[in-house]
Amino acid sequence: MSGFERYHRILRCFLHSESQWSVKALAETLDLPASTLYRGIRELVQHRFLESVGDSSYRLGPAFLEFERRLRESDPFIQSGGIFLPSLVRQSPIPICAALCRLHGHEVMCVADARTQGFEGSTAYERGRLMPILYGATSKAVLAGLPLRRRDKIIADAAAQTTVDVVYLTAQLRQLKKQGFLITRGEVDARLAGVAASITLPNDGIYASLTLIAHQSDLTHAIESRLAELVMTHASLIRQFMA
Amino acid sequence: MSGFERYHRILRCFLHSESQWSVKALAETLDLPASTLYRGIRELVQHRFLESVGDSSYRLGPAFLEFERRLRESDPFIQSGGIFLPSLVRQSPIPICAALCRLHGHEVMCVADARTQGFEGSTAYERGRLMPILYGATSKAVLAGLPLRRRDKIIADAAAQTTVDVVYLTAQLRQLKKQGFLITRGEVDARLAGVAASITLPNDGIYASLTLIAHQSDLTHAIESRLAELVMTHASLIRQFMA
DNA sequence: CTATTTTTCTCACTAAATGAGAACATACGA
DNA sequence: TCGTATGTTCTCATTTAGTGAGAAAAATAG
Repeated sequence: MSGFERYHRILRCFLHSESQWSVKALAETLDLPASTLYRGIRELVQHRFLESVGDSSYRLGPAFLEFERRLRESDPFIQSGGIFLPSLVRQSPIPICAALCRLHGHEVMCVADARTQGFEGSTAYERGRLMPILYGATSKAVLAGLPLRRRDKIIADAAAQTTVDVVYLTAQLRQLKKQGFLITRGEVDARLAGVAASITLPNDGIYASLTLIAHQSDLTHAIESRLAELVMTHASLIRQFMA
Repeated sequence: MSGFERYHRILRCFLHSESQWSVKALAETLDLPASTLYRGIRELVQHRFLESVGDSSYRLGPAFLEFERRLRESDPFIQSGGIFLPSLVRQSPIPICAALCRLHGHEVMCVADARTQGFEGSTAYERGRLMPILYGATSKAVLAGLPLRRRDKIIADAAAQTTVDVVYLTAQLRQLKKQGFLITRGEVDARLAGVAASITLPNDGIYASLTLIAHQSDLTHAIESRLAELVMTHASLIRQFMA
């Protein structure tokens, strides 16, 4: 084990499954001796990436709040979420959640979100959440905005791991570019539908999308049109804000 | 240089002053050769703690969003902020900001916040923000809930670095314990005032406070009383929720 | 296509991480 | 109060990794 990976292996444990770990449990999971682990954990605690929770176990520490805040306040794209999403969801005729998602490497992550008071949805579209790369309007709108070479590489890599109808996907992307938005139903959460538009800013290296998520049961043709209109106008506002 | 500090030195640069750094600037600031830095940065980029921004500079990466989200969803104390703060600010007669802050080591950090639409305040009371330990209602309410020994140690350590009237501070803490809340005016931001109550959960090792921040110009005696009432009832609600 | 900048690589050298076990610290119950 | 169990740090011989100057390669600009 070497370099940052040494620390990241420990931190990763806290992302998945349990949010609190005893040293003993970590030692079994990572197959490392306690003495080595205690050293790594102590360093992470000193730098606030972990914190001790009393009953001889550990959890993620306040450093993540501090760094995340810095990211939030310094990243203009995340800021645009804070500026435009609240007023966007207020204009919706039905309860919705709005999510701004961005490509990082080969993964799409939600970087800002807002929801109407009535929208008691899942936390699937919440800042910090990773999206499935080939499913849902969100990721498809990101893919649609990508340079062809990069898009194909991502699709090929991802398709190797899951079973996806690439022909259908390509058709959806074509449709998205043509009409400016895409509606998908039940692809991520069976009860929900997404209406998404691309936000591509090649100069900043940002490939992203804006998605409105609503309960399928709330949707009518008229409402779908309204949401499509909202998502396109606001995607445009965000593009202008970033330029 | 050794261990995690090697990486933390790099990351710290992004917290203060600039949010984007070129390798050249980092090399000068940290007094390290470029080859060493490139290695460290590459590791941090691979693990998404940094990301490249095209014009040969770097910024904080999406890993912080991911870890912060995990913290937010798994920490019951932060959750209690999400549950109680929105309804709390809605009950205020004037525009306010509500902040839930917690002691981590020798520092007080805001871990959750909410504000009324009309409150166009600073971001001084925002999740992830560190508070001055000896100024303001927020930190004083945290100190007031601390076991005496720990309180005295923190005050002594912090007072050595700034000039503080410890006698006055002690009097304020006494008053806070007696009446259940404390009002300070202009201690953190000259235009603002804070009304705070302690939230102490020794079983969880949580020493914290709830603060309402308002513009001093909006305050009357009647409103102060109302805010004091709100802050005490909600601090109590959060205590119960955590138990 | 060339010049310049950014990034990675190489390698001799230095320094740090590892892990087993002992030692220390702490909490708990008798 | 005293053991006892558990959690945490320490020690040290050994293995492994980090360092930095400069060369080389890649990417970018002119």
